[in-house]
Amino acid sequence: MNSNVTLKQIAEELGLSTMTVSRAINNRSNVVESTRQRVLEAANRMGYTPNYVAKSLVSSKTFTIGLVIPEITHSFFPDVIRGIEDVTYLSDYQLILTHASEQADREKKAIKTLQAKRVDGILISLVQSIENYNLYKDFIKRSNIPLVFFDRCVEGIGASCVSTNDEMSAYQITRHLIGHGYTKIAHLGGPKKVAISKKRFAGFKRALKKDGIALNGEWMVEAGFHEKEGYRAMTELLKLPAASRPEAVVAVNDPAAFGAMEAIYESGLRIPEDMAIVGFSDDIRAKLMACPLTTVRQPAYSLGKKAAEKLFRCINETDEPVENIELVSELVIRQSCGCE
Amino acid sequence: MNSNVTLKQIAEELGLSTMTVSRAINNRSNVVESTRQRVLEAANRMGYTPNYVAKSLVSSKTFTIGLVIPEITHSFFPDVIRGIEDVTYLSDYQLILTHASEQADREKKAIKTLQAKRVDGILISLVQSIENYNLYKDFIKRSNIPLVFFDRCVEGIGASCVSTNDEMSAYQITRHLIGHGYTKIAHLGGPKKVAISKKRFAGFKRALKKDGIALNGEWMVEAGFHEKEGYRAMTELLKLPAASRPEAVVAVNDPAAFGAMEAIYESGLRIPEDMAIVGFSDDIRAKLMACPLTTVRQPAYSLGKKAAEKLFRCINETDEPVENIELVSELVIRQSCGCE
DNA sequence: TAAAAAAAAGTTAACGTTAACATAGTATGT
DNA sequence: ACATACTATGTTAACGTTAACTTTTTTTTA
Repeated sequence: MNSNVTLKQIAEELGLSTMTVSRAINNRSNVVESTRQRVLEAANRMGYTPNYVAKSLVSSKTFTIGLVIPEITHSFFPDVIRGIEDVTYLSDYQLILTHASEQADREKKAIKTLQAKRVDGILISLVQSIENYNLYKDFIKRSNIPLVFFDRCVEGIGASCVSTNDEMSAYQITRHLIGHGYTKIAHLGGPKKVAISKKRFAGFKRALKKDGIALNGEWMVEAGFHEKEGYRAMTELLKLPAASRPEAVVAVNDPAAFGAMEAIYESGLRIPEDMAIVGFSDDIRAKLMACPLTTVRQPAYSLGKKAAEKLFRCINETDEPVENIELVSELVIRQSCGCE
Repeated sequence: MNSNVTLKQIAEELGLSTMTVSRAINNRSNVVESTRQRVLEAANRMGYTPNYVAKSLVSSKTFTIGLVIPEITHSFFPDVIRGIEDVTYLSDYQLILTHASEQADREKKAIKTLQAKRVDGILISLVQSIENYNLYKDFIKRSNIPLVFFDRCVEGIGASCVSTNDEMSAYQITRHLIGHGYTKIAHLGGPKKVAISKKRFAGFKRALKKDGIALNGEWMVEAGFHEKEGYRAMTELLKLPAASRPEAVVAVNDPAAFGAMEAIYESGLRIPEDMAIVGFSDDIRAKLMACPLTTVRQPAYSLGKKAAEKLFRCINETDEPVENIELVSELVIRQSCGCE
């Protein structure tokens, strides 16, 4: 017997009604034990597999969560996914994974499809190049599918957000640098439009402000999230006459810091003696650098877990409130900041 | 208007039959343009989203592929997933991601669920601890859901496999080592039961055999896939009296090699002068080691792509043959083998 | 031992969509 | 002008399952 055996076929085989077979298989009451056994035996013999598609149609529940990831090779996200999966697994939910490849149109299409597939909820981390949030506002208002943002969020449009406290973490790591006595500190930022870039820059500024250190516009550069952009930006900074060069650098993330480090070495300077540097995200490579990179470790796994848990609460409780949940990142002190 | 608008509701709103509305929305023929416009306008106004669950029930097609991954934080798999996604995206298929966490029972449950969700096909890479393949044999024989193995495969049970030519790659990298003049070569293997371990070990053995180099049982150790297992195994090897120690090591993968390297350094030996070593998989850290690791780069992205393409052929063609597709890995020569 | 209650089974309709067939209306050709 | 052939629309049933109700059978109780 092959796969698409139905309840009806089992019922015919046994001379029962479909309903009795359904009850037997789903362990409902009002089925006498002998009948249940006959049904289970037949189901097994005939190779019955329940059809969740039909079940979903009846129950308007798919036990499926839509997951929208901007870039899966990003090393941060696989950890997040593991956190999400560990939660969904326990509740017997499945995950539909969509990968936006940092393209807004792919993200948009993903949402449309997930909606059509009638997922019970959506977990999404936005691509970088979002120009406006109308799509999301609309979705949150018009659809009745709960949605939770994680990591790359939009706050204030009616959906909960689970993110790391980037502003605070950037503040802390910058304060750590200042604690070493540096006052001439540059900032290699990410794309201006991206929320993460903004928050980290804000934390950086607040840290300087606390000691009344003035911002030097020349040292506040928009680099990007990748090695080569960090490299390019740092190379530019190093062209400044020695007297007006910074003595420490805060990079928007680790890859940017790696690029910058390469540029620093190439110009013949030492880290941290001539130029201290800190990153953000604790890339797996950070501790392997010639001078191990001081950085911020983001709790990827817990972030996924919290986001999934919040989503389940939104699915199961009728009046679950909108929340912005911030997780604490951990400072990972190594040597590039000047420690030891 | 909220989300669960149906064709019927649109039909009532416009005084049409459900069927005409269906035809209009799906761009079928036999709908006069004026009607189509009225329908589209109403659908848009009322916020209609097609219900793929219902569509699937009618068509017995879900446009969904089940993906079973043993360990998503493994860095190799996210690249594979990207390859898969790039293919499925083009055909408007969605991916249901299940994460087995290297647990056989989770994998088993995943397959059951994917079958119940009536996915159109399954892509699977096995967990390490599979004791017997009856589950898969049974599935392949009894279900009519096409299945393609990738990376961690079972050949010869009726499903196609897409993998890298591990035996050949292990042969080549070992030959490279022999080319440096080494003859006393140890092997740090993975778990004996895992196909990958077997193949890499086979390639290793074949490489030695070619030059008539005898295998030394003491040097053939079962380490494992992780740093600490490589560390432990290497530590054992280094306890041998200097005269009967190997002078080069082939590790089953990069993490095992990293662990071994740590053990080598701790014992005061130099790499590659006192002990050469090669790995497998080109981990992101391989090039950052104090002595950069010579290794094999696996074409993860193409592997995902090929696997997905093969699966689609199985789905769409009636008599697509069972194939074992082997991709070519690339030797990445750095310094740990003794080069330069 | 008959009535009442409980258990076991069956029947019908519904979930949202589409295939297949049926019908009404419109155009085409002679 | 009248059959012929399309075109536009409608009707019915089906996909596999379950909720809600109904009927039959068994058990309990007075």
